[in-house]
Amino acid sequence: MSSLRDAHDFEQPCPIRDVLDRIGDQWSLLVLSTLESGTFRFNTLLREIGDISKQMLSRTLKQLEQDGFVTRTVYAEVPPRVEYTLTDLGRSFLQPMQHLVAWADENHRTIVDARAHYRASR
Amino acid sequence: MSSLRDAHDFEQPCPIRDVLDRIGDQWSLLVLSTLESGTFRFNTLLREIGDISKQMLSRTLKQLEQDGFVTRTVYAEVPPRVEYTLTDLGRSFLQPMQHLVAWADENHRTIVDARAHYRASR
DNA sequence: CGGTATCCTTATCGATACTG
DNA sequence: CAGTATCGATAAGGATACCG
Repeated sequence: MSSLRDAHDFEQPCPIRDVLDRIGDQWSLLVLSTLESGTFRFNTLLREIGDISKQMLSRTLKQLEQDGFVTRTVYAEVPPRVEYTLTDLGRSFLQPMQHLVAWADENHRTIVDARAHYRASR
Repeated sequence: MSSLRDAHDFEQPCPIRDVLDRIGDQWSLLVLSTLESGTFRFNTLLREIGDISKQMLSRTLKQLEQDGFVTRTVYAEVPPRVEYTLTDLGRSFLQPMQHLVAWADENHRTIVDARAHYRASR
């Protein structure tokens, strides 16, 4: 296993950078966590998330599909039905993310306080 | 502890979003992991990381300082000496990140393969 | 229904010159 | 030495009209 520091390698594709690109964007993580509770159609997902535009949902799902986090299934019906669900990879990815969420919950106050203190000391 | 999904709350500052903003950018995580091995001066950090501009290093360090991940110490000397080091918060943050790095290492091949497969199926 | 294309705005990144 | 200011390039995000 490489450390965070070792991951800084310019000569070849970097695992942690690929992962960060996927969670660093605005919507990927939210889409993944929404899909955690089951299979969704496009417009259902749109309503479920609420404040995402169909443009961004479309882009995000396509990326997640490309990287193997999400499966897209098209049913040959009229009107068309398309369903999205997590792959094993997508599901397994949410495990390490739980650690991060837990950390964020535990330490958010410290961060907020640090910001307030910083501003106060200007 | 809130789930990823619960963290999607538009009405108030979101812990996980604050954290993602910090790791989603280009340099924060790399700076933090570099500082893991000790205390560094500005220009040393610049050389150590190698491909970061002083502009970006400056901005990144300031953000990390604001959020309480990093301590900035100025020594009243000529020429000036400024040292950066991790706070307890900064150090503790790297713990959950190790899970993510481990996951990235284990699953990077699957992601790369998924991308290749996706492109092949166009 | 499930998208894509278009266009626009904003945020991020980066090089470089300059400063205390 | 340790930055900040300025400027330009590029990418990300978003509203909306259109399409199969």
